[in-house]
Amino acid sequence: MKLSTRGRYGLRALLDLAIHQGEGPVLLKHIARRQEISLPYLEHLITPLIAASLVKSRRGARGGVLLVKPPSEIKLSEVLQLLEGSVAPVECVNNPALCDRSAVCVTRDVWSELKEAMTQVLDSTTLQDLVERQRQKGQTETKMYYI
Amino acid sequence: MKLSTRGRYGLRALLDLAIHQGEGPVLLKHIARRQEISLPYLEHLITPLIAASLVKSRRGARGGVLLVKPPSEIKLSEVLQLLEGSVAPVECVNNPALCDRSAVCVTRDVWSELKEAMTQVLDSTTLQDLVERQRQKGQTETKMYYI
DNA sequence: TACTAAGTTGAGTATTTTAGTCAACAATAA
DNA sequence: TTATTGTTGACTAAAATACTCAACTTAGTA
Repeated sequence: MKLSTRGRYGLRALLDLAIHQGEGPVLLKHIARRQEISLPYLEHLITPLIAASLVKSRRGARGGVLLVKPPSEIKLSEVLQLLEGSVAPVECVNNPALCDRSAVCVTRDVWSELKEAMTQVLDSTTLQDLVERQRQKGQTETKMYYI
Repeated sequence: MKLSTRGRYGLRALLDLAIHQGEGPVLLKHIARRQEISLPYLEHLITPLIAASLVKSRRGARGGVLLVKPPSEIKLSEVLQLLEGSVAPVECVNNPALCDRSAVCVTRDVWSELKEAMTQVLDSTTLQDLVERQRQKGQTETKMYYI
């Protein structure tokens, strides 16, 4: 039941972007450095977010990446779906046809409840919430990253 | 964020055991057949449950495995902990020292909330709950397995 | 028009995890 | 004492993960 680095790094990268985007396009290189993620790998992580129009990119000089929507309209459920796929602990929760037992399987019901519980958390938190929490929490630390 | 077969098969096996244990020790072979799990693999799955004294085993003729406690005293959180380890989506939730960022990392707070949400579901459901749901749900199907 | 600073894409790969199998062994009841 | 059952550990094939590398495209800038 562990998250892969895709979800972990990806959300950190997006939060970093949200924090810094007042200054215009943000360089992947800078996100990579601040978040300690290798640049080539970050490029791959950002791809599905661009494909889903959550982020847009500008190439060339003074380029970088930008959020398409304000952070307050970006739910974590959306982000995690793009980066990790469904949070369902087992695929049969999303697609009962995958297993003959689905109709009578009570363990499947448990996995379904787990998914619901997680979805509720992720649906009710936006990137903006994280930005605010970050500001409250790590004032000095965040300042340092700005320099 | 997927559960491995350890958690999925293991819980199914334990539920099967709970359903059938009125008849005395249950053969791993039978659980394996009913739940469509290979016997050698099931043997490995049952090991941590025996080590934790959730299940006891008897060798030799008329042997098999038995639950040590009544199903109503076995919380799913306990079972999953043994089979899969912590449900925390990231290890730093359990052990902040693993990452320098823990103190100021707000994504970590999110993972922590996810863990809480899951734990609440798993703490409030017992094996007995599953047995009852199974009885209600799949009367005919369960009967067939008895034959 | 170069030139350079970005992001894009796809191929390739080392490492780790998963999901098992196999075989020798140990205990116990008949 | 023998058949039955669980125990243990070594081993392995396959898949997923977490990257790296390199060639390419696009868009500003001199």
